[in-house]
Amino acid sequence: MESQDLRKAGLKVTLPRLKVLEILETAKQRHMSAEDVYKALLEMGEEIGLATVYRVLTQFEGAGLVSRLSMDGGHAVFELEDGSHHDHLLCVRCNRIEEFIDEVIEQRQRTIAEQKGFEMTDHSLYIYGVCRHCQQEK
Amino acid sequence: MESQDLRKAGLKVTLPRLKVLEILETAKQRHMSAEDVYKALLEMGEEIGLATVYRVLTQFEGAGLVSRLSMDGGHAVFELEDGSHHDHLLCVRCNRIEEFIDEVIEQRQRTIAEQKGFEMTDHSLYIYGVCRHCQQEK
DNA sequence: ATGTATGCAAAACATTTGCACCTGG
DNA sequence: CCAGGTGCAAATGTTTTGCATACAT
Repeated sequence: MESQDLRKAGLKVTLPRLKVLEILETAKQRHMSAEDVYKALLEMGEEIGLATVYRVLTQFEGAGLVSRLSMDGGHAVFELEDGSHHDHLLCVRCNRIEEFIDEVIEQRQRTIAEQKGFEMTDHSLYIYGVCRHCQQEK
Repeated sequence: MESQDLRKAGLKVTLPRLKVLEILETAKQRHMSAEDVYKALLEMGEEIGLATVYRVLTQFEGAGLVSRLSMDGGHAVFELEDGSHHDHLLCVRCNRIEEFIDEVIEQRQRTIAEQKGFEMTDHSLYIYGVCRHCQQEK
């Protein structure tokens, strides 16, 4: 019963919000742009405006229900927040996104921030490359 | 004689390109957006269009003369390429940008890419935080 | 001369916002 | 009922592009 999640986040349980959540939970791809979510809603027969999708995703981010990844090229994709911090590997050919966790890197980052006198609030790490699958097709 | 750099890069030596290069080399701030460069040119009395600044910076990036950092919010800043790979620390208060090099992280990234079957082509790491300077002012 | 570069204005893009209307609690 | 949510269209901010003109070699 996901309405609970919304209520807990201080958000009214509205149809657009429930539907966006549903898309994120059931989509084949874990990482979706606002546009992706919007298209999925249309395919599902829901009449929800793109502006609303943006607003809802931004609210979800604020509520900690999803996290936003800023891809370069200035567009963002969202993923359901599952509590575990992780970083991303991106295939430059097929745009596949994989996730990884590495405690050594996490620790080094904290050390570096400290050395530089920074109070670390966040960090983002993307590794770009050609994934296994794409390496095979020439 | 920076005209050499341009020629080597296969770019004609034109006034806009020389001036942009000059700005990048003499500016107080190492990291500049296209808009920053454009404003600096105006202050210098040069009549160069913003579109040209974008084109020139993109060509410089292709030629390996500068590198582009994608800040979130979908805008980019450029820095002169000095050959040394480094990552960045960003102050979320004053937008100051500091650089660091960490061989441990570099190595871990290679290992992770390999484990995941990726042929790594690049990576980007940003640590966000509050810099020493900003921590003092409450 | 001639293939590139440039300037300008318009287009493109992802995202945000103003506002009148609708809706959940 | 009423604060908050939504849809639409228009605005935004950054970057790109089309095209006629100007320039480097």
